[in-house]
Amino acid sequence: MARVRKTVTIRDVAEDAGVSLQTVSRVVNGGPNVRPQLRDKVRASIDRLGYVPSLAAQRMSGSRSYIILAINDRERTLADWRARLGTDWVDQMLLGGILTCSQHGYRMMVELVDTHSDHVERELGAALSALQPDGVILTPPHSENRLITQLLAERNIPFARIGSNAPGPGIPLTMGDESAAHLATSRLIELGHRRIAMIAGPSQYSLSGWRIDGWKRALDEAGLPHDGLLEVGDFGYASGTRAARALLDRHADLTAIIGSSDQMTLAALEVARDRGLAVPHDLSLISFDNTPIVRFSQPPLTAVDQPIAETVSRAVEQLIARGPDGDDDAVIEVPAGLVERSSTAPPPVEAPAQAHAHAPGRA
Amino acid sequence: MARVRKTVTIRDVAEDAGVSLQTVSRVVNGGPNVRPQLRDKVRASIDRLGYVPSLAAQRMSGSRSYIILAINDRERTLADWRARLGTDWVDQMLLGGILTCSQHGYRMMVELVDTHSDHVERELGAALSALQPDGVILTPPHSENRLITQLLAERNIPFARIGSNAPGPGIPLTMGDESAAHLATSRLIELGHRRIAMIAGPSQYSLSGWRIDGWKRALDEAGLPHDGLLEVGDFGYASGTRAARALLDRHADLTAIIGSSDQMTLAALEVARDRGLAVPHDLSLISFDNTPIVRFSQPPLTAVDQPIAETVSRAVEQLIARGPDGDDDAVIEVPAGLVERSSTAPPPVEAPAQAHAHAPGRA
DNA sequence: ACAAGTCTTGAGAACGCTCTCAAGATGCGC
DNA sequence: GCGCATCTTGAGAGCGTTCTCAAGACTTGT
Repeated sequence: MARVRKTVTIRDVAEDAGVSLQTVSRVVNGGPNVRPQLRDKVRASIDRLGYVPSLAAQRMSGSRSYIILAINDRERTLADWRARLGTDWVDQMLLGGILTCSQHGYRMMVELVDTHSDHVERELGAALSALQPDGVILTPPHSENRLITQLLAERNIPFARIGSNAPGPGIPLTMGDESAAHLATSRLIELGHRRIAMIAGPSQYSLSGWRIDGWKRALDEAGLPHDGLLEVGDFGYASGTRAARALLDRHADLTAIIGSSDQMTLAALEVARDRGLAVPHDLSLISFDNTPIVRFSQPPLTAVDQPIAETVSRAVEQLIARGPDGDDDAVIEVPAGLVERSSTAPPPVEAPAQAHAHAPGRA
Repeated sequence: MARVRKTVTIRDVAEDAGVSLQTVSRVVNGGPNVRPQLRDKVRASIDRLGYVPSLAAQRMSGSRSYIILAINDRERTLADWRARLGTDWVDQMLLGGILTCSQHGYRMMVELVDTHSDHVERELGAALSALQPDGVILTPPHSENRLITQLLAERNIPFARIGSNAPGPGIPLTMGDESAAHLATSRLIELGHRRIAMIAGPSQYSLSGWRIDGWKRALDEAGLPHDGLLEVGDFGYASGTRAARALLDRHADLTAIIGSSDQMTLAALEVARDRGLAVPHDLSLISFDNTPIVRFSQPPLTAVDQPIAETVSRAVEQLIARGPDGDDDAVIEVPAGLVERSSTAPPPVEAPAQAHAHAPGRA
């Protein structure tokens, strides 16, 4: 029925140009020893016939696969995922990776793996065997998952560990969490805050610790206390609500909170609103991540801008450039910036007689 | 140096189980005629060795590629893309596609193509040759791009056209834009609104027209006017600002606006705030898309929930199920719902003497 | 002008899989 | 128990590419 369009193969080009397969292959791959005249002739044939090498065949004969694999959690339903959209790393990472891969003639594939169970090894192993990617990108918390990193190292597949600075196989990349937290805290101190709390992420993420470190360092440098000013969440909204309430209950004099994720900080914003605290006049808020949602909250949140897309982009470039070797384990740091929006201001003046510039919000 | 782990091939399994390659292949692919006893033996070997067929090799020998390709605009920088995150279709589509592909043993790849110029043909052609995908997913406005659909039809590659209901090659899927707009408008009428404006999307998107149709139909059914109540934007924030201002300038008695994208509606929200109009008490707003950002605006927006992820999911399933044939061109409609949040309310009572329930917002 | 190189080109095998086709094993009807 | 049909198994070719290696063409130095 349908006219089956025969794919143009290297053989067609060879015949058309009157040369051998090998010569065409050399031209395509920029091989070194081809007479210019012949090369042009072959190129003309390639253009005329619209030849493009088949990735599958290339892979078969031992060349690269031109595939970079990004590992992600499975066990999320569509609804789950929709709920996390715009909130999560996934999309930013995808876009950074896809764009950069595309620019280098690579493709990015996302592999969903059940990272929690010990199926990891089997599932990931299967994906690696099937796809034979030229590189793998790991994001937290997978970057520090032994099972995963060992499997990759064993198979001799180059991989990037984002959000990990431990020595060992794989290219470590970080986003300057410690300095970012230090910067955010310092900014609040500069504004006059003296009670600055933090809602941290879960401890199995190294970056949670780094952020706490930066916060503490800034506090210490200014001679400010941090006892009882730390709460731990799981990056999700509900945990942020819980943490913010606990902090506010405990410290009546709290004037600023740094949240370790946009979700948690947004939750803190909600808690503040519920308690009649105006942000930023009564309470300043700084968030971590700077995903799109914080631009549209009321007020828009000041946030540490985690350069996720850029970091993934760097990771891809590293993987492509290094190829199969790569014992260089210098940590690559893509620094985070602070985007000041409207959730930060000087703290309210302490004397109760002194009225605020405006009404304290709804009761 | 590094112990190069030899990949487990079908040959290894064959030797291990003491059978021929062909038998292993049959077991792997669920071939029909294998003695149960032998099959179990082969399966045991497969498990023991951890054999997984190489996709590249499978593809080479004429089988499927197990790849679904999603076409997207190139010509976006990382910054561009970050700005659109959480706002755009891309991520929702990606996630729906990736998840569904994964469930069926397929993979989704995103191909960035310069869809505007006439490079399309060359770029897309190259991608198709290189990847040889089993199916392609087109989103608006590519779904209606002749150059693209023709190329795909010519090559005999199954493809889905999301947001298109025109006859022709490819599986058409829509998201009930007409009824969704009708529903949204009816809801506003029900609340008592009589002046309901729409900020539509650009006309090269069929769905823009469908939404206008639904809006008009609801208005007509209620005997309400629509003259001068339509503005056209480009889905972007700036165009929403322009459109909202124009509408508000023109009609002092306007009490509701339907925006054809979250960005545009958020812009309208901002314009309302600037003019001292409280949402929803002075002005009701309904948005289209329901991307994550509208949950966190103040107030959260009532929105038509475009089931993008679900639609892409359906598209993937169709492509996988149909395989190479597919002359069934019945339009598949995944209906959109309306998520009511806090940007809709009855219109203010017309008599100027009647005070609102609260202050009219900042000047 | 001749030997010893370097460039250029091509022939053939190999990659891991599935397809086609033929041969052997097994079942059925009488 | 024999002939035929059906099941089961395997051998070999082929998919489109790159790799290895060898042969021929062209330099260069003397």
